[in-house]
Amino acid sequence: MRLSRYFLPTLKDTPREAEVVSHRLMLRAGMIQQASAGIYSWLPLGFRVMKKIEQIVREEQDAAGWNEMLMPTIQPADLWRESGRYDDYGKEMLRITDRHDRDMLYGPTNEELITDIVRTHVRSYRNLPGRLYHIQWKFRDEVRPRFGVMRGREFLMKDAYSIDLDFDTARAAYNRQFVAYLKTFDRMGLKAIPMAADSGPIGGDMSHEFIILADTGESEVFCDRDFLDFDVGGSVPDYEDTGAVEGVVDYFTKLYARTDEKHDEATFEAEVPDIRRYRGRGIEVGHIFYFGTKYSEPLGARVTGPDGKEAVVHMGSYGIGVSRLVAGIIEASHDDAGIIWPESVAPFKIGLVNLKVGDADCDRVTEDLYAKFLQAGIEVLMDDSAERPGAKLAGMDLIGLPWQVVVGPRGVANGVVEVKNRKSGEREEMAAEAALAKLAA
RNA sequence: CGGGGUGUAGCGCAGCCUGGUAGCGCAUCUGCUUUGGGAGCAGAGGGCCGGCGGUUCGAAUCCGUCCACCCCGACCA
Repeated sequence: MRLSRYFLPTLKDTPREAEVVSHRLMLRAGMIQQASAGIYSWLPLGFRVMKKIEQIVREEQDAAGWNEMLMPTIQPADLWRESGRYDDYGKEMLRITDRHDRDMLYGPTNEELITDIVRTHVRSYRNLPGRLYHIQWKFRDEVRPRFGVMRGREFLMKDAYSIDLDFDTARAAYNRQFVAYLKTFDRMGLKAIPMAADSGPIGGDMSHEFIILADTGESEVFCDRDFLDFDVGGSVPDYEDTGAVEGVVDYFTKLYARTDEKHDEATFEAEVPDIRRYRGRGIEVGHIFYFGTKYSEPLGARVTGPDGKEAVVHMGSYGIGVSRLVAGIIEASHDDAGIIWPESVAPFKIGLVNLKVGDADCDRVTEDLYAKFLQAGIEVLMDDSAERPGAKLAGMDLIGLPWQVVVGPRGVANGVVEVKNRKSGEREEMAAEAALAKLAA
């Protein structure tokens, strides 16, 4: 992509309303624009990142055996009356009336809809287990939206649902999602710690929040320091091996890690040695839980079992805040100059900077590299603007692409370009061909 | 939902107390000079001073009211 043809309105100053670093950087890097409190337009750069995150989530859900689908944003109120949540949900739910004066709502979540689908089409245990997910916009009319897209009213969320005949298979589904989450966040370069969370009226130990540690986080968290440098790496087993999957879950849940609502100081001190006790704040990026028959019972989602008797299905739901992750990743990965994207979610892999547009040699070398990167299938953003060198370099640091290839008259005269790693700050001069070989690999 | 605060050019702000021709920096446009870390000089464009009502000869400024947004707390993916 040529910067001259790319809509990237970066700012030197920080808009006043932005308090936390991810919000500031997203505004400065031209990723989002606020439309209203907690509601944002996603500009091209921000949209690209969100799509990358969404795709990783999608791939891992598919790998874990879930089927992607899409449910609507606008839902009929009647379904929510059936589950009893229409009155319970309160003002957080955005209620709408259509032209026929029917009560509708902009969905804050999708349990009712999925349960409706299940009760319509799933009549026999032979149709189970059900493994469905979608990635869709939700709306919760938060009293006080804040921190940019971190706590918006409108947000993009992946929510998956499991439908099973009994508790054991439901637990297996839960475990698979648990492992899929470990892998998903790991691919984004995040350390997301699974923490025991409040499971609501169902009880039990089948509810975990995945938390990335950050001072700006909204949840107070307590965990064993051993979690701070755990490595998911090789611990993802074959999903079909139920025992191995359970083993991974056991491994990651045996150490103490709880959010404040489940935290128990006495247990914490008893189980975790003094020096390993970590107290801090975190951002919730995922939440999985088993809720049994909470919705299937009132909505009448039943199947005929192998014994010929009807049974109410067991369900679980598994959420990931996709739009929130964009901000979460920035909170976890930035410096004074700007964002530092992990390569897996970076909007472009390379920022190719022509320091002196109009200089025949610089133009030639830059254009040649640009064409070759494209040919190699590399995502590259070429700064072909007439800005000054300082402005270009500062702009590149701000938007945080993993690699910068800088073509300037000084280097070109010596037959070299500069390759800079955004994260380490390391710069290396090499021939253009060498840069191509290094980065197109 | 309680408490606090802010609305003036695209962005950041001054002016308001003490009413009298709407300003500064950045950005934008033109020209020249510059070209390896957010350039310099010269010029130009850009405003219903959040909305409505009031006081006054006269309101960005004083009064009332509504709206929007932000911050702190309580609540949430």
